[in-house]
Amino acid sequence: MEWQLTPAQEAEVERQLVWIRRGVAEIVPEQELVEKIRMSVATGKPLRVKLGMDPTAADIHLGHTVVLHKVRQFQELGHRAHLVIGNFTGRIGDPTDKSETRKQLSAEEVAENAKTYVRQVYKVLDPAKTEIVYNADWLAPLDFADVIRLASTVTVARMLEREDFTKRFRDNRPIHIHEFFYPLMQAYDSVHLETDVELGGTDQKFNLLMGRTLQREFGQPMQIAVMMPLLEGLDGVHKMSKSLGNYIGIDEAPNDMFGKLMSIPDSLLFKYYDLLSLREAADIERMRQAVDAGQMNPRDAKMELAKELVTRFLGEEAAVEAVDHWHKVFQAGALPEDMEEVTVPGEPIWIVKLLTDLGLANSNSEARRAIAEGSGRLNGEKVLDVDLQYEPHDGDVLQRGKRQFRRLRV
RNA sequence: GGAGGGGUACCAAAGUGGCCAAAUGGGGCGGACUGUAAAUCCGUUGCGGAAUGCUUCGUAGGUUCGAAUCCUACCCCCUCCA
Repeated sequence: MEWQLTPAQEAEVERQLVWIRRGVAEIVPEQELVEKIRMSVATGKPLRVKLGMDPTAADIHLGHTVVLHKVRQFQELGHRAHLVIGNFTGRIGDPTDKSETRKQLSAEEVAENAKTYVRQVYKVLDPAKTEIVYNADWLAPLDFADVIRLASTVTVARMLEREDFTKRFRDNRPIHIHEFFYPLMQAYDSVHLETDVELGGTDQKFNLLMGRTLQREFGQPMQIAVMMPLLEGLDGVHKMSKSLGNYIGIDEAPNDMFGKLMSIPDSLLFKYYDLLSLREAADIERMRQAVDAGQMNPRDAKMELAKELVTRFLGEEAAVEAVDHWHKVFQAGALPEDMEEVTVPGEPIWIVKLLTDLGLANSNSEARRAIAEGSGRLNGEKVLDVDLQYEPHDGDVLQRGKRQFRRLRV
C-alpha cells in the first residue's frame, strides 16, 4: 500500500527512522518498517509497540535498559507502547540462550517480581505513556483446543531451527515439549495486542519472528522485529544477566553502581556508551578517537559514563558522592566513609567466626583461608593469626579483600 | 514396550577396591602489577575452633577390614528400534 505524503510528512518519516535505527542491531524486515512508519505518519495513527519482559528475576539491570530506552524513543515519537509482563510465560521460563530447561516459577514469585519490575521500569519509561499489560489475562483462559490450534501452526523442524534447541538436540540434551510453547505464547501476545513492532534483544530473533508467523496465521498484518544488541556484563564476555552475577542493577547503591561501571573491561567501554549513554553520537565519537590516540585515559572516559548513568538512575547528588567516594577509596586507598554497619557484642570473639557471621565469608573454613591468604584486615592492619581472639571496639573496621568492609558497632 | 550408553564437586572432565576430599581445565575468591581495566604471574577453591574428625561421586540398601570404584533395587538423561 502506497501513501502519498507531503514534504513535511516525508521529513517526519525520515526523522523517526533516524531515531529508531540508532543503536539497533537488526530490523526485520526493514522495508516494512518504513511502510508502517509512512502509514502512521499519513494517518496519524500511532504504531503499537510491544516489549515483553519475563519477571523471572526481580531486578532490572542495565542490560534490560538498552531495549527499554528504545521503547522510550518510540514513545517520544508518539507511538503507543505495551509493556507485556509475562506473568504467564514467566512461569514456563524462556529457554532462549539456556543450555537447559529453566525452572518454573510459582505464581507468587512471579507476582512479586512483576511488582518490582514495574516500579523499576518507570526509571526509564514515561509512566504516562506506558500501558502495562499482563499476559496471563489472555493466555490463562485458553483451553486445550486453543492450545492445539496454536501448536498446529508450527512444525517440530521449524522449532528446531532455533539455535538453543538445535544445540541441545545435537548434544543429546533434553528438550521438553512445554518449552516449544514459549515462542508460541510470546507470539500469541502479539496477536492479542495486534502489535506493529516488537522489540527485543538479538537473542529474541526466533521468538520475534514467530510473532509474524502467528499473526499471519490469524489474518493480521505482520509485526516488525526490532532487535537491540546484547550488552555484555562485567566479565566482558557473557551477556549481562542476573543468574551469571555479572550485572549492574539500576536499583543498586550509588557507590556500587559507580564502582561496577568503573570495573568494566576497557574493550566494552564504547559499547556501553553507544547503548546506554544519551550523549550526542558525535560527542562519543570524539572521545573514542581521543582514547584510541592515547590522548585520553580510558579510565576518565569510563568515569564520565559512570557519572552519567548514576545521575540518570539515582540522582545527581548520589553521583557526586559516588565520584568522591571512588577517588578516596580506590585512588587514595582510604576506607570508605559509609560502609555497612553491624552491631556486635563487646566480648572477645574468634576472628574467623566474626568474618563468617558478618557475611564476609560463606563458612568458617572460607574465612580461615581468607585470613591465611592475607586478605583479612582490621582497621587497615593485616590479620594473619587464624586463632586471633579479638575484642571489638566501637567503630572498628573489618575488611576482607579490597572491596568488602564492615564497620563494627558495639 | 525392547536393546544399548550414561548420571563425579560451580561447570567440563579424569578416576573402575586402599596411594581419593577426589587429577586436569574453565569459572570463582584472594594476592602481586595497574586505572577496582586488559594481559601476566602466584595462592586458594566441601564442612569443621582442625581431630588418625565429619559429609560428598544420581537415590536407597548390600558385600568388604576398606567403596566414586563390586552387587541389588529404584529414579533421571541420551541413542537406536517399535
